Amino acid sequence: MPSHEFQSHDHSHCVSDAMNAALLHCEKNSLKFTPVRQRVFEILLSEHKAMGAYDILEILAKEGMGSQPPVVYRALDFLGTHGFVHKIEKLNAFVACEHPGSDHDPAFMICRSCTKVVEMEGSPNSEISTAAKSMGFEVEAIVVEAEGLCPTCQDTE
Amino acid sequence: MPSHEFQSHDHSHCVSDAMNAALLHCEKNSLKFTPVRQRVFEILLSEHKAMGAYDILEILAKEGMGSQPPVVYRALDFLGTHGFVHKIEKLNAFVACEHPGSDHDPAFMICRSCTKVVEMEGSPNSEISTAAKSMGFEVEAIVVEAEGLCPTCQDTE
DNA sequence: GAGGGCTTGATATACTATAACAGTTCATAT
DNA sequence: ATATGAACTGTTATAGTATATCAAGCCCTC
Repeated sequence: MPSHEFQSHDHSHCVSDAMNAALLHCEKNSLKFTPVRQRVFEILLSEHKAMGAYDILEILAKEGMGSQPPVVYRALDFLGTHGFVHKIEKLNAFVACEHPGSDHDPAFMICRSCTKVVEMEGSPNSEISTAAKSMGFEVEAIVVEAEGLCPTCQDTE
Repeated sequence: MPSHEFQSHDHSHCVSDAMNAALLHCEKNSLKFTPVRQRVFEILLSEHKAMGAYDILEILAKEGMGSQPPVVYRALDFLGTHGFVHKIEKLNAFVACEHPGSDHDPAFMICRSCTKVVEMEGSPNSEISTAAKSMGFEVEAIVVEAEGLCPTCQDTE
Protein backbone atom coordinates (compact mmCIF):
# COMPACT_ATOMS: atom_id res chain seq x y z
CA MET A 1 0.00 0.00 0.00
CA PRO A 2 1.45 3.32 -1.00
CA SER A 3 2.18 5.89 1.63
CA HIS A 4 1.29 8.62 -0.82
CA GLU A 5 -2.24 9.38 0.15
CA PHE A 6 -2.00 12.55 -1.91
CA GLN A 7 -2.16 10.37 -5.01
CA SER A 8 -5.27 8.50 -5.95
CA HIS A 9 -5.51 5.21 -4.17
CA ASP A 10 -7.98 2.60 -3.09
CA HIS A 11 -9.53 4.67 -0.41
CA SER A 12 -11.92 2.03 0.82
CA HIS A 13 -8.86 0.30 2.27
CA CYS A 14 -7.96 3.35 4.31
CA VAL A 15 -11.44 3.36 5.75
CA SER A 16 -11.89 -0.31 6.45
CA ASP A 17 -8.35 -0.84 7.73
CA ALA A 18 -8.58 2.05 10.14
CA MET A 19 -12.05 1.11 11.30
CA ASN A 20 -11.06 -2.48 11.87
CA ALA A 21 -7.97 -1.45 13.79
CA ALA A 22 -10.07 0.85 15.93
CA LEU A 23 -12.71 -1.78 16.62
CA LEU A 24 -10.01 -4.26 17.60
CA HIS A 25 -8.23 -1.80 19.83
CA CYS A 26 -11.43 -0.85 21.60
CA GLU A 27 -12.37 -4.44 22.18
CA LYS A 28 -8.95 -5.30 23.55
CA ASN A 29 -9.02 -2.37 25.93
CA SER A 30 -12.67 -2.48 26.90
CA LEU A 31 -13.33 0.92 25.41
CA LYS A 32 -16.85 1.87 24.50
CA PHE A 33 -16.85 2.55 20.80
CA THR A 34 -20.38 3.90 20.80
CA PRO A 35 -22.45 4.75 17.72
CA VAL A 36 -21.71 8.48 17.89
CA ARG A 37 -18.00 7.84 18.24
CA GLN A 38 -17.98 5.36 15.39
CA ARG A 39 -19.93 7.68 13.18
CA VAL A 40 -17.62 10.63 13.86
CA PHE A 41 -14.64 8.43 13.08
CA GLU A 42 -16.26 7.25 9.86
CA ILE A 43 -17.01 10.80 8.82
CA LEU A 44 -13.41 11.78 9.34
CA LEU A 45 -12.17 8.69 7.56
CA SER A 46 -14.28 9.42 4.52
CA GLU A 47 -11.71 11.84 3.16
CA HIS A 48 -8.09 12.73 3.74
CA LYS A 49 -9.18 16.15 4.83
CA ALA A 50 -9.38 17.96 8.09
CA MET A 51 -12.90 18.77 9.17
CA GLY A 52 -14.07 21.32 11.66
CA ALA A 53 -16.05 20.11 14.64
CA TYR A 54 -19.10 21.98 13.43
CA ASP A 55 -18.90 20.44 9.97
CA ILE A 56 -19.03 17.04 11.60
CA LEU A 57 -21.82 18.17 13.89
CA GLU A 58 -23.88 19.23 10.93
CA ILE A 59 -23.69 15.75 9.47
CA LEU A 60 -24.51 14.14 12.79
CA ALA A 61 -27.47 16.43 13.21
CA LYS A 62 -28.89 15.50 9.83
CA GLU A 63 -28.69 11.87 10.86
CA GLY A 64 -30.35 12.56 14.18
CA MET A 65 -27.32 11.69 16.28
CA GLY A 66 -27.03 14.81 18.36
CA SER A 67 -27.14 18.42 17.42
CA GLN A 68 -25.21 20.19 20.15
CA PRO A 69 -21.47 20.95 20.15
CA PRO A 70 -20.62 18.88 23.22
CA VAL A 71 -21.73 15.76 21.40
CA VAL A 72 -19.10 16.07 18.73
CA TYR A 73 -16.41 17.51 20.97
CA ARG A 74 -16.80 14.62 23.39
CA ALA A 75 -16.56 12.11 20.59
CA LEU A 76 -13.47 13.88 19.24
CA ASP A 77 -11.95 13.89 22.69
CA PHE A 78 -12.44 10.15 22.99
CA LEU A 79 -11.06 9.52 19.52
CA GLY A 80 -8.11 11.82 20.16
CA THR A 81 -7.27 10.33 23.54
CA HIS A 82 -7.09 6.89 22.03
CA GLY A 83 -5.14 7.94 18.99
CA PHE A 84 -7.84 7.50 16.35
CA VAL A 85 -7.90 11.11 15.28
CA HIS A 86 -5.53 14.04 15.49
CA LYS A 87 -6.20 17.71 15.77
CA ILE A 88 -4.63 20.01 13.22
CA GLU A 89 -3.90 23.05 15.35
CA LYS A 90 -3.25 25.30 12.41
CA LEU A 91 -6.73 24.67 11.05
CA ASN A 92 -8.68 24.08 14.24
CA ALA A 93 -9.80 20.91 12.58
CA PHE A 94 -9.52 17.16 12.89
CA VAL A 95 -8.28 14.27 10.78
CA ALA A 96 -8.56 10.53 11.13
CA CYS A 97 -5.30 8.90 12.08
CA GLU A 98 -3.82 6.60 9.51
CA HIS A 99 -1.97 4.44 12.02
CA PRO A 100 -4.43 4.00 14.84
CA GLY A 101 -3.41 1.98 17.82
CA SER A 102 0.23 2.96 17.68
CA ASP A 103 1.22 5.71 20.03
CA HIS A 104 3.03 8.38 18.10
CA ASP A 105 3.80 12.05 17.64
CA PRO A 106 2.41 12.70 14.23
CA ALA A 107 3.70 15.16 11.65
CA PHE A 108 1.38 16.47 8.97
CA MET A 109 1.51 17.87 5.48
CA ILE A 110 -1.37 20.19 4.68
CA CYS A 111 -2.02 21.14 1.08
CA ARG A 112 -3.23 24.72 0.99
CA SER A 113 -4.78 24.19 -2.42
CA CYS A 114 -6.79 20.97 -2.16
CA THR A 115 -6.83 20.98 1.66
CA LYS A 116 -5.85 17.34 1.89
CA VAL A 117 -3.94 16.39 5.00
CA VAL A 118 -1.50 13.50 5.12
CA GLU A 119 0.49 12.14 8.00
CA MET A 120 4.22 11.74 7.42
CA GLU A 121 5.76 8.37 7.76
CA GLY A 122 8.27 7.64 10.48
CA SER A 123 7.63 10.61 12.74
CA PRO A 124 10.56 12.71 11.61
CA ASN A 125 10.69 14.61 14.86
CA SER A 126 13.91 13.36 16.39
CA GLU A 127 15.86 16.43 15.32
CA ILE A 128 13.49 18.61 17.29
CA SER A 129 13.53 16.42 20.35
CA THR A 130 17.30 16.44 20.26
CA ALA A 131 17.46 20.20 19.95
CA ALA A 132 15.05 20.62 22.84
CA LYS A 133 16.91 18.16 25.01
CA SER A 134 20.15 20.02 24.44
CA MET A 135 18.51 23.02 26.04
CA GLY A 136 17.31 20.99 28.99
CA PHE A 137 13.70 21.00 27.84
CA GLU A 138 11.71 17.84 28.42
CA VAL A 139 9.38 17.27 25.49
CA GLU A 140 6.05 15.57 26.16
CA ALA A 141 4.23 16.19 22.90
CA ILE A 142 5.08 17.75 19.57
CA VAL A 143 2.93 19.51 17.02
CA VAL A 144 4.39 19.44 13.52
CA GLU A 145 2.36 20.81 10.64
CA ALA A 146 3.87 21.60 7.27
CA GLU A 147 1.74 23.69 4.95
CA GLY A 148 2.40 23.81 1.24
CA LEU A 149 1.50 22.15 -2.01
CA CYS A 150 0.93 18.47 -2.57
CA PRO A 151 2.35 16.81 -5.70
CA THR A 152 -0.92 17.00 -7.59
CA CYS A 153 -1.53 20.66 -6.88
CA GLN A 154 2.02 21.59 -7.81
CA ASP A 155 1.30 20.30 -11.29
CA THR A 156 -1.87 22.28 -11.69
CA GLU A 157 -0.39 25.63 -10.72
CA MET B 1 24.09 36.21 25.77
CA PRO B 2 22.67 32.84 26.70
CA SER B 3 20.19 31.23 24.41
CA HIS B 4 18.44 29.78 27.44
CA GLU B 5 15.63 32.21 27.91
CA PHE B 6 14.08 29.75 30.31
CA GLN B 7 16.79 30.73 32.78
CA SER B 8 16.91 34.14 34.35
CA HIS B 9 18.64 36.65 32.16
CA ASP B 10 18.94 40.33 31.52
CA HIS B 11 15.53 40.69 30.02
CA SER B 12 15.84 44.38 29.21
CA HIS B 13 18.25 43.33 26.47
CA CYS B 14 15.65 41.10 24.86
CA VAL B 15 13.25 43.99 24.78
CA SER B 16 15.54 46.72 23.57
CA ASP B 17 17.36 44.55 21.05
CA ALA B 18 14.16 43.34 19.49
CA MET B 19 12.58 46.77 19.46
CA ASN B 20 15.64 48.31 17.87
CA ALA B 21 15.79 45.63 15.26
CA ALA B 22 12.13 46.16 14.48
CA LEU B 23 12.46 49.93 14.24
CA LEU B 24 15.41 49.54 11.93
CA HIS B 25 13.70 47.00 9.74
CA CYS B 26 10.58 49.16 9.41
CA GLU B 27 12.58 52.21 8.51
CA LYS B 28 14.58 50.33 5.90
CA ASN B 29 11.45 48.96 4.31
CA SER B 30 9.22 51.99 4.67
CA LEU B 31 6.82 50.14 6.93
CA LYS B 32 4.53 52.11 9.16
CA PHE B 33 5.39 51.08 12.68
CA THR B 34 2.47 52.96 14.19
CA PRO B 35 1.86 53.53 17.91
CA VAL B 36 -0.64 50.68 18.23
CA ARG B 37 1.71 48.28 16.48
CA GLN B 38 4.66 49.34 18.58
CA ARG B 39 2.67 49.04 21.77
CA VAL B 40 1.42 45.56 20.91
CA PHE B 41 4.97 44.51 20.16
CA GLU B 42 6.20 45.96 23.46
CA ILE B 43 3.48 44.17 25.38
CA LEU B 44 4.46 40.87 23.81
CA LEU B 45 8.14 41.54 24.41
CA SER B 46 7.58 42.19 28.07
CA GLU B 47 7.59 38.50 28.89
CA HIS B 48 8.63 35.24 27.28
CA LYS B 49 5.05 34.16 27.34
CA ALA B 50 2.38 33.73 24.77
CA MET B 51 -0.50 36.12 25.18
CA GLY B 52 -4.00 35.83 23.81
CA ALA B 53 -5.23 38.59 21.53
CA TYR B 54 -7.86 39.54 24.08
CA ASP B 55 -5.29 39.82 26.87
CA ILE B 56 -3.38 42.29 24.76
CA LEU B 57 -6.57 44.10 23.86
CA GLU B 58 -7.38 44.55 27.52
CA ILE B 59 -4.09 46.32 28.10
CA LEU B 60 -4.53 48.48 25.02
CA ALA B 61 -8.03 49.41 26.14
CA LYS B 62 -6.81 50.55 29.55
CA GLU B 63 -4.34 52.80 27.81
CA GLY B 64 -6.99 54.20 25.48
CA MET B 65 -5.50 52.75 22.32
CA GLY B 66 -8.47 50.92 20.96
CA SER B 67 -10.90 48.58 22.57
CA GLN B 68 -12.23 46.43 19.75
CA PRO B 69 -10.81 43.10 18.57
CA PRO B 70 -9.92 44.24 15.06
CA VAL B 71 -7.45 46.74 16.49
CA VAL B 72 -5.30 44.08 18.06
CA TYR B 73 -5.80 41.50 15.33
CA ARG B 74 -4.70 43.98 12.70
CA ALA B 75 -1.63 44.89 14.68
CA LEU B 76 -0.82 41.22 15.19
CA ASP B 77 -1.30 40.62 11.50
CA PHE B 78 1.17 43.34 10.64
CA LEU B 79 3.68 42.13 13.22
CA GLY B 80 3.30 38.55 12.06
CA THR B 81 3.63 39.36 8.39
CA HIS B 82 6.90 41.12 9.01
CA GLY B 83 8.26 38.48 11.35
CA PHE B 84 8.12 40.40 14.61
CA VAL B 85 5.75 38.05 16.32
CA HIS B 86 4.71 34.44 15.87
CA LYS B 87 1.47 32.73 16.57
CA ILE B 88 1.50 29.68 18.80
CA GLU B 89 -1.21 27.60 17.19
CA LYS B 90 -1.52 25.19 20.05
CA LEU B 91 -2.38 28.03 22.43
CA ASN B 92 -4.16 30.41 20.08
CA ALA B 93 -1.73 32.97 21.37
CA PHE B 94 1.16 35.12 20.26
CA VAL B 95 4.81 35.63 21.21
CA ALA B 96 7.37 38.22 20.27
CA CYS B 97 10.00 36.90 17.93
CA GLU B 98 13.48 36.76 19.33
CA HIS B 99 15.20 37.09 15.98
CA PRO B 100 13.21 39.71 14.15
CA GLY B 101 14.19 40.66 10.68
CA SER B 102 15.50 37.25 9.76
CA ASP B 103 13.09 35.16 7.77
CA HIS B 104 12.76 31.82 9.44
CA ASP B 105 10.52 28.90 10.28
CA PRO B 106 10.50 28.98 14.02
CA ALA B 107 10.24 26.03 16.38
CA PHE B 108 8.97 26.53 19.90
CA MET B 109 9.23 24.98 23.29
CA ILE B 110 6.21 25.60 25.48
CA CYS B 111 6.44 24.90 29.19
CA ARG B 112 3.09 23.59 30.37
CA SER B 113 3.91 24.53 33.94
CA CYS B 114 5.20 28.11 33.82
CA THR B 115 3.77 28.81 30.34
CA LYS B 116 7.01 30.33 29.09
CA VAL B 117 7.62 29.98 25.38
CA VAL B 118 11.09 29.92 23.88
CA GLU B 119 12.15 29.72 20.28
CA MET B 120 14.65 27.02 19.43
CA GLU B 121 17.93 27.98 17.94
CA GLY B 122 18.84 27.01 14.44
CA SER B 123 15.42 26.03 13.10
CA PRO B 124 15.80 22.29 13.53
CA ASN B 125 13.24 21.58 10.87
CA SER B 126 15.37 20.16 8.09
CA GLU B 127 14.44 16.58 8.91
CA ILE B 128 10.80 17.41 8.34
CA SER B 129 11.42 19.29 5.13
CA THR B 130 13.43 16.38 3.86
CA ALA B 131 10.75 13.88 4.74
CA ALA B 132 8.11 16.00 3.04
CA LYS B 133 10.22 16.52 -0.05
CA SER B 134 10.74 12.78 -0.37
CA MET B 135 6.97 12.49 -0.75
CA GLY B 136 6.86 15.21 -3.34
CA PHE B 137 5.33 17.73 -1.01
CA GLU B 138 6.49 21.32 -1.34
CA VAL B 139 6.72 22.92 2.08
CA GLU B 140 6.01 26.62 2.36
CA ALA B 141 5.71 27.02 6.11
CA ILE B 142 6.14 24.80 9.13
CA VAL B 143 4.57 24.90 12.54
CA VAL B 144 6.66 23.20 15.21
CA GLU B 145 5.57 23.38 18.81
CA ALA B 146 7.00 21.15 21.51
CA GLU B 147 5.08 21.10 24.76
CA GLY B 148 6.70 19.89 27.95
CA LEU B 149 8.65 21.04 30.96
CA CYS B 150 11.37 23.66 30.99
CA PRO B 151 14.54 23.05 33.02
CA THR B 152 13.34 25.11 35.97
CA CYS B 153 9.95 23.45 36.21
CA GLN B 154 11.47 19.98 35.97
CA ASP B 155 13.33 20.73 39.20
CA THR B 156 10.27 21.90 41.05
CA GLU B 157 8.13 18.85 40.28
C1' DG C 1 -5.66 70.39 -3.16
C1' DA C 2 -7.54 66.21 -5.23
C1' DG C 3 -6.96 61.50 -5.42
C1' DG C 4 -5.53 57.11 -3.75
C1' DG C 5 -3.73 53.93 -0.53
C1' DC C 6 -3.23 52.62 4.04
C1' DT C 7 -4.56 52.86 8.97
C1' DT C 8 -7.94 53.24 12.50
C1' DG C 9 -12.71 53.22 14.61
C1' DA C 10 -16.85 50.88 15.38
C1' DT C 11 -20.60 47.58 14.85
C1' DA C 12 -21.97 43.26 14.07
C1' DT C 13 -21.35 38.60 13.54
C1' DA C 14 -19.08 34.10 12.70
C1' DC C 15 -16.47 30.40 14.33
C1' DT C 16 -14.44 27.36 17.99
C1' DA C 17 -14.82 25.27 22.52
C1' DT C 18 -16.27 24.19 27.28
C1' DA C 19 -18.98 24.37 31.83
C1' DA C 20 -22.59 22.48 34.24
C1' DC C 21 -26.39 19.68 35.28
C1' DA C 22 -29.98 16.28 34.28
C1' DG C 23 -31.16 11.89 32.56
C1' DT C 24 -29.90 7.30 30.77
C1' DT C 25 -27.48 3.02 30.23
C1' DC C 26 -24.93 -0.71 31.59
C1' DA C 27 -21.64 -3.58 34.18
C1' DT C 28 -20.74 -5.20 38.73
C1' DA C 29 -21.22 -6.27 43.61
C1' DT C 30 -24.13 -7.39 46.98
C1' DA D 1 -32.80 -9.05 41.22
C1' DT D 2 -31.57 -4.87 42.52
C1' DA D 3 -28.70 -1.25 44.33
C1' DT D 4 -24.68 1.20 43.12
C1' DG D 5 -21.53 3.64 40.55
C1' DA D 6 -19.15 4.90 36.45
C1' DA D 7 -19.47 6.40 31.98
C1' DC D 8 -22.12 8.10 28.09
C1' DT D 9 -25.64 11.29 26.12
C1' DG D 10 -28.81 15.31 25.98
C1' DT D 11 -29.44 20.08 26.68
C1' DT D 12 -28.82 24.82 27.97
C1' DA D 13 -25.91 28.36 28.48
C1' DT D 14 -21.79 30.75 27.94
C1' DA D 15 -16.81 31.54 27.14
C1' DG D 16 -13.16 32.37 24.01
C1' DT D 17 -11.16 33.37 19.33
C1' DA D 18 -11.42 35.72 14.91
C1' DT D 19 -13.17 38.26 10.85
C1' DA D 20 -16.39 40.96 7.62
C1' DT D 21 -17.86 45.38 6.63
C1' DC D 22 -18.38 50.13 6.30
C1' DA D 23 -17.21 54.81 7.78
C1' DA D 24 -13.76 58.16 8.86
C1' DG D 25 -9.10 60.03 9.19
C1' DC D 26 -4.18 60.44 7.79
C1' DC D 27 -0.47 60.98 4.74
C1' DC D 28 1.96 60.83 0.54
C1' DT D 29 2.33 62.42 -4.02
C1' DC D 30 1.16 64.11 -8.21
